[in-house]
Amino acid sequence: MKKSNTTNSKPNHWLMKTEPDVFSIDDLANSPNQTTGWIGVRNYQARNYMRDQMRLGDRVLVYHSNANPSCVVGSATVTRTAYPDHTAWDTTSPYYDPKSSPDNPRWQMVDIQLETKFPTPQTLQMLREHPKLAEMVLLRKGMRLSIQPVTAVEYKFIFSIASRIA
DNA sequence: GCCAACGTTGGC
DNA sequence: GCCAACGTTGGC
Repeated sequence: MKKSNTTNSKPNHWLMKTEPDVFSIDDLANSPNQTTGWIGVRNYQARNYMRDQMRLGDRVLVYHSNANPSCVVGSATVTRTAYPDHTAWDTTSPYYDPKSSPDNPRWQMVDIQLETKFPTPQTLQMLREHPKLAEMVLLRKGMRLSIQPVTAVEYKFIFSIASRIA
């Protein structure tokens, strides 16, 4: 059997940042089919994760950045793999990039569907308290990447504590 | 609003 | 390819 990521049925785990003033977990909940295209990623590393590694059914932690406080607020699943981000060639979009075009799209997006809005969002401060999460990418100094890999252990742990009713 | 830590751009 | 200047992110 050929080794290939595309035939591996085990989902990957991710964390995706969004500024709640721009698009919040409630906006996702209120979206048609609770699904949205993840427009506006303009960072190559984040794009490459989407383009090269995100698969249908991958699990996503949704994180509110630039918030009071910033926290993991919910979970979602990938329901469509990477496709061109049309906002890049929309001159009226805040995400417009003149170097992208329909013929030669530079940026990609995926679709995600809400799974859970957590009853107990986990703030950065709360996450830092757990030794289990010591190596988490989100908690590393200077880490700005808007799409990050999360280990299965980290994902399950955060899902578990955020699901508890406080 | 501050500013550290990144990422990108562009002259050379 | 180097790297200074500039722009952005995002916690605080």
